Amino acid sequence: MASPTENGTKARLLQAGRKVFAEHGLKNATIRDICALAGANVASVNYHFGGKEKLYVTVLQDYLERENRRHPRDLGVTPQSTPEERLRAYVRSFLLQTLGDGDPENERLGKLLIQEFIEPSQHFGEIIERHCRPTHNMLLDILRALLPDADEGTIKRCSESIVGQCVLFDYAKEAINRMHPDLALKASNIEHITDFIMQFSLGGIDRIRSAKQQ
Amino acid sequence: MASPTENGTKARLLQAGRKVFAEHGLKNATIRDICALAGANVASVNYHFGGKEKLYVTVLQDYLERENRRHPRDLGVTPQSTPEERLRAYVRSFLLQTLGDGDPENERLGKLLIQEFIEPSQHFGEIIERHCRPTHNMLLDILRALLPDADEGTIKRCSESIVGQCVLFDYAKEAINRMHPDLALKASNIEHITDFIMQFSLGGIDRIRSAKQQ
DNA sequence: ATGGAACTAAAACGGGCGTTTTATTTTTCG
DNA sequence: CGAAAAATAAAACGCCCGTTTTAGTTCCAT
Repeated sequence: MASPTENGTKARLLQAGRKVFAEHGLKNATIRDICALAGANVASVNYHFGGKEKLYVTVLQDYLERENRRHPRDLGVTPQSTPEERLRAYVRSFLLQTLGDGDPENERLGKLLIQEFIEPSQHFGEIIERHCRPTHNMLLDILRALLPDADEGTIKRCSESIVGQCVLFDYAKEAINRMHPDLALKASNIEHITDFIMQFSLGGIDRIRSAKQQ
Repeated sequence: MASPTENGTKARLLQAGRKVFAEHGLKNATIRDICALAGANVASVNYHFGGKEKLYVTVLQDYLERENRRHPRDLGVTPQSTPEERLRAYVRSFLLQTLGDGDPENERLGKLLIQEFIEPSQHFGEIIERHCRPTHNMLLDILRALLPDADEGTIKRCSESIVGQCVLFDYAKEAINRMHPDLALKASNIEHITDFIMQFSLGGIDRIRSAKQQ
């Protein structure tokens, strides 16, 4: 009977959906492409998932959960670690999730999330609350430890600066590849990039701290 | 006969194209919508522009040129200004272009550019070379002045950190609005945000400089 | 073995799309 | 003016899409 997530049509559809949605986005992907890739009938998506959009949101949520399991923001640290260590784990996790696992199928799946950010669907709210908000709160906690005397506005601004640096490698991946291919995020330089963002950010945070205190 | 860019069907189509493409993107926008908004026949886009995609790229290029004319990266500074002043003008221009001019029609037009970044069309290369590359080179020049002894790799990494901070307000506009609406980019706080990014970045650059020199 | 449920397959539906064709009106200019 | 050119309008074409329908198959408990 095979476990529900093994080789059945539904599992193959989900896998094909991952690939095709990642490649073409929600609107441009076609059920016919997905079914062809899955070796299934065009009606199967409706039968197993209830429609194209339902498959889409399933794929997206599944991707986010996997990614967070693979590269949690607090990998290798505890609440007792220094704020610097926790920040480094956070940045590193961000970049690792952006980089993907080398499988080109998953590599492009991040686009689905970007698409939601640019043109939110009706599921954006749930994604924010279930994924982004808790994750971002971890960063705010770290920054509160780094800037114990700062007001919340400053904390949030710092978090924006850090997230911005991380997110660029996802957002501008194609542009960086064309303009400065040596600067792109790769498995071989992810530690280097993490180090750089850490130095830059800690320098920025120090500057903010002294400006506030003076 | 009216100047070519006054009130003719072609001009109205371009204006309607701006609005509809901005609202729905290349694929989702329909020429029927565009023509209805322009008060023109469905065939008029093909007649005047040669097809939907041609109209799209016309709209996009036109938008970029306007935006760069309205908020050039070196507004109010000269090559003789201090690097800090030039960097501030650069960051401010970035944010002003992201913010738009208050006209909701133009405000959402930036999405077209973001879409190109996420899912490049065949015109992406031209956009990069004609718009992004020259603009980015200005930033690299500024950073070379700020870090005269740094290697090119460091210069580029710094530019990524700065661009990342600016781009976040475009990329994550919807998410920020939901999670921390007080932090969103608005006309009322654009100077404050510019100041913050400047301080954070100058702190980061200083840290990078001393790390390299030591 | 058999009846029913789960699943798969094939085909057609209904609608929206970009584009083309054809016809009509408006403009231009000798 | 009057004919050629430019511009608009109306209609139809042809394609692709998500979904539904209908029919057939497989599976499993009884």
